[in-house]
Amino acid sequence: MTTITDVAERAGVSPKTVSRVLNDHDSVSAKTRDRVRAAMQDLGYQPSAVARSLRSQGSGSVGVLMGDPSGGYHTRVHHALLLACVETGRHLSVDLSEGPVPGWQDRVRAFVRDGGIREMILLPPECDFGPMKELMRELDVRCVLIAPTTPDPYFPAIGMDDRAAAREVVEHLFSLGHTRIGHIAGHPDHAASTHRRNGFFEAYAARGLPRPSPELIVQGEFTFKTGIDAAKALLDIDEPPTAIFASNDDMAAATCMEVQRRGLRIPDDVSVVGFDDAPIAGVIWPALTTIRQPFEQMALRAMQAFAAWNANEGAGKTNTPFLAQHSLVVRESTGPARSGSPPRRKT
Amino acid sequence: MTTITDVAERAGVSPKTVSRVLNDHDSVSAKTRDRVRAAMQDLGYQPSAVARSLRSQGSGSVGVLMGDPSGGYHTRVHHALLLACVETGRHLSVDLSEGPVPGWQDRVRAFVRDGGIREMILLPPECDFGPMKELMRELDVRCVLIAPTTPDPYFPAIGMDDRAAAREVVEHLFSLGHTRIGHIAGHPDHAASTHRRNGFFEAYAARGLPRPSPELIVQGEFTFKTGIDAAKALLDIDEPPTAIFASNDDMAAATCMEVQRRGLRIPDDVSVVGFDDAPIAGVIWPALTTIRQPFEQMALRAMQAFAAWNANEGAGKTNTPFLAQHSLVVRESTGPARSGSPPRRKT
DNA sequence: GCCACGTCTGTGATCGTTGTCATTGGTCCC
DNA sequence: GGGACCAATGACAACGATCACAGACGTGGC
Repeated sequence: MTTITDVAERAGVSPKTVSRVLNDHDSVSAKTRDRVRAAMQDLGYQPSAVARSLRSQGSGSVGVLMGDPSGGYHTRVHHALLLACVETGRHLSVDLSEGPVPGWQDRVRAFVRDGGIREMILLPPECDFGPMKELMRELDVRCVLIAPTTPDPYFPAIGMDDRAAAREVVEHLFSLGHTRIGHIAGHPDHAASTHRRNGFFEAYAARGLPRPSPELIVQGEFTFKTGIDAAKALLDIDEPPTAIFASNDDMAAATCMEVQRRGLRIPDDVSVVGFDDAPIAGVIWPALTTIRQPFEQMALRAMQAFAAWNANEGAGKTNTPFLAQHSLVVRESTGPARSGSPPRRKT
Repeated sequence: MTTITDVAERAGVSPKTVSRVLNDHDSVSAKTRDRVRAAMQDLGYQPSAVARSLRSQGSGSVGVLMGDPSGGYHTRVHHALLLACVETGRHLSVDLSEGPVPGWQDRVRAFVRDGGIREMILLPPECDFGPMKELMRELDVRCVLIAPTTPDPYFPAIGMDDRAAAREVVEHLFSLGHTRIGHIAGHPDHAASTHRRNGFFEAYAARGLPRPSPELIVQGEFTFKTGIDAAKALLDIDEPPTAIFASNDDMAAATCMEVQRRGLRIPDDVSVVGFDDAPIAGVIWPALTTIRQPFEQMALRAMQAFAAWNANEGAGKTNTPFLAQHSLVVRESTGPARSGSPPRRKT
């Protein structure tokens, strides 16, 4: 393994000068700099991150606490973070977060200490867990919150505009001639559920239409199972909707299943829209129209927030979260509204 | 931050002695050991992993290369690895593997160097990628291969007995009275597909039954979409099977969807079995009977392999892979065979 | 010609831990 | 009683980088 000393010898300078070149420090003459660069090139030198961490506290790798990965959400954020880390030359350290079990603080402390973590991504639900954020401040770890329920005075937040996205979904359905639209709301504990439901209502208001009747709004919990139940409820009402907007893709997929189980066709009889663009969305039949969550952009933005933080201490944070740009992905599960309610064929 | 020197002063010994206590080294008198332990306790001392890595090359954290996470497989292994790491007091470092793109070697090198990685988990498909394994040997990184297609002479492998599991599935269906069983095979590039198909045949042979007719074996590719097509093919043959065994849960879920779309009931008309116990299995309706992959056990075993390796140099490897214990999870998608073929109701 | 000053570079200590070797003090045996 | 030997411990350097400070050199002003 070639060290900074090897490079120094080869370039005929002191290790310190090499270090200066490495860190783009002031006052190294152009000639020396080039000579050092050439030496590094020749030897294929790469600085040791470990030694660097020891001296300057902090390894330059980003931490993430991953909880239950059963919903696709975490997985996708994780993947986006990996991509962003590659792009910005960092590394990702992952630890398990099992919620506030006894001793969680020690585990997090060890994670931060051992990994040399000075930058951390907090996902839901950790990003809304007060004691966690306190601990992070105590450890002097910089955090970026992904999709928190409430903004934080100390840490910047990154999210998406759930309300606007939901509005777009409904607009899309309006434009296809749908007027009777059902909505399957998400888990009531998630702020996103509320935002999406509000966006649903806002779209009606924006067109000057009356607020849809309560029977068209059914509570779900983001799971496939609750999606089935919600879809049943919507299809069983007297005048069933011609389109159903589920608050996430799992529930939308469940809706498709229930709709087809009744012998109805998508999108001819009922249009279905999801939210998230989860893997399942592109893979079921028919492929789901849905909102693509801008995970890549969010992850990249998080890295930028860290970089900005480093550039000018503490200037990275604003109280208004950064909203990444979503997009409506129109696939095969939405189509023109049929005239009249879909046929009812109970099972 | 309390250092080893602080502890040494407090205990009235030299840092080196504290180090000896830390590493359970020989020849420290019981009295001194206790005194040092007490001092560590009092000061809440935790050794610095970074300094340790610098001195002794290698951070004690385990690396994983994650590729495309769209199949649930990687996510679940990842989670299991996290759990196993918690249990064995390690940390997990993750990096993206994008296949053999230009420069992949440098990235892996950087990952290993910066993370102080001396132990690595290789998942499919990396675990069968020769150049990757060569690079690992060159970097002197110890690997454990998860579910490789072919064993490796240098690195131990951990997997599950796909063939036996498939046999158990078919036995289960036999015991419910099914004799005409369809099989949806997995992606032909995956060794697991072959093993599962062979297990399917073996179960017939074990009962002395004739090999099922070729029309009952349909090729899929592990995706939902191919599952739909395969299910269609099976349900469209003249005498449709009363049970369908899909090579993974996504295809099984797709099968359920197609079956129900045709107005047939599960398990009354058709039984469906999957493989993997993916999240979707417990969540769709009816819940899938499936094989639970023993991810937790595999991950734990991987850590044990590393530990054994450290204990006695090079003794950890055997050429026969360790097969973790799977289990058949019987849920609601399988039931007694109906007499005669299920009704055909085409769409 | 001398001193002050700015630019560039090197020396030595430092981060927290562990390996090498030397030291201490005691026990055993002849 | 003296040397051989062992167990227990400490002094010191090292891992690879960075930081504070000091030094070298050239330049300009008086």
